[in-house]
Amino acid sequence: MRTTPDESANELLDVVPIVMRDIRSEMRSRRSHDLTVPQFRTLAFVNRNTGSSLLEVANFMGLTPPSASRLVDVLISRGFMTREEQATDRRRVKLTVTRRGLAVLKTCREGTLAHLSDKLSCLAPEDREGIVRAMQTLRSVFATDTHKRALLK
Amino acid sequence: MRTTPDESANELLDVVPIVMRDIRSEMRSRRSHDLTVPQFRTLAFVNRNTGSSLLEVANFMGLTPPSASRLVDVLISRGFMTREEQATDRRRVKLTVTRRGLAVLKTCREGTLAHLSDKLSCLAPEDREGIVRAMQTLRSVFATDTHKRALLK
DNA sequence: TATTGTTATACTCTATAACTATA
DNA sequence: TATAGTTATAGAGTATAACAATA
Repeated sequence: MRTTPDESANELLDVVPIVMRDIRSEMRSRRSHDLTVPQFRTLAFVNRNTGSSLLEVANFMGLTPPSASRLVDVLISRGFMTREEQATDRRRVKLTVTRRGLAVLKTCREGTLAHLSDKLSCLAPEDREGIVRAMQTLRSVFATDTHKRALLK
Repeated sequence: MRTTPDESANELLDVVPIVMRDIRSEMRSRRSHDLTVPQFRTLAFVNRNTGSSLLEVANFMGLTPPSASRLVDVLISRGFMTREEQATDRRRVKLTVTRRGLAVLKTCREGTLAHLSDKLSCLAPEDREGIVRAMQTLRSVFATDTHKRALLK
């Protein structure tokens, strides 16, 4: 198999949206507590980085600050997150996942993983291994938040 | 490496949204003519399946009929697609990509592929090959439109 | 009556522009 | 003046419910 960058790009463009749609519709289903994908990812990020600022969220999510602000608004209105001022710099915001938010995050992640696992369970172990390796490769190319907190401050 | 279904599911859930965001923001950029991902996929599907009905689009896209109808509205309003009645069954709609739609589709695809190719060009050939194989595996698990037209009629 | 599709309505995502508050 | 964040505004994606037209 001769694999040019263009050929692999083509496969990515074809398949990634298909998998993404599956993830989205599983998350929006009641089973997983009805989080959108952006809500889920934001919640997960803030949970891993308690006290993070709005710009850190925006940067991780690849969003403009207003978009991130709206996303956070929704999560707060649903009781999944809180927003406070940072003591050292009152312009900055300090985001925290609530206990309820953590519970929803957990349910959503578990539900989605169970769904995906089920779909992948019919594959040969070496195929799953190939998927894991490919994802790791893709993360190294596309991830925006490697050492993010170190870079931001 | 022991790769359980859950482990591969976890990687998918982590990485797919990251790649997806990259694709989306490239498409929304002016370089690629500002198509959304759903618009791009719909245009590509109708281009491959000239004269397809609304329900075929909805099915391929994984959308409800009203959502697909809206999506098509936007594409028509931008002059990228036309909607006619089918002669044999006047309830059915016959969708066709216009010349202009085809040009935009081509520009968008090429721009996005060039962008992705560039990102993937730093990888070792065997890593790209791993990506291609993983995408093919994932397509076999997640694709909804295999033999779709045969199934629908 | 069943099928194909649209309209009405409501939310969310996302962007740009303009603004406020703090440093 | 520069930075962090929000508000205003607008277009698009998506769903459910209700409807119209055709078979």
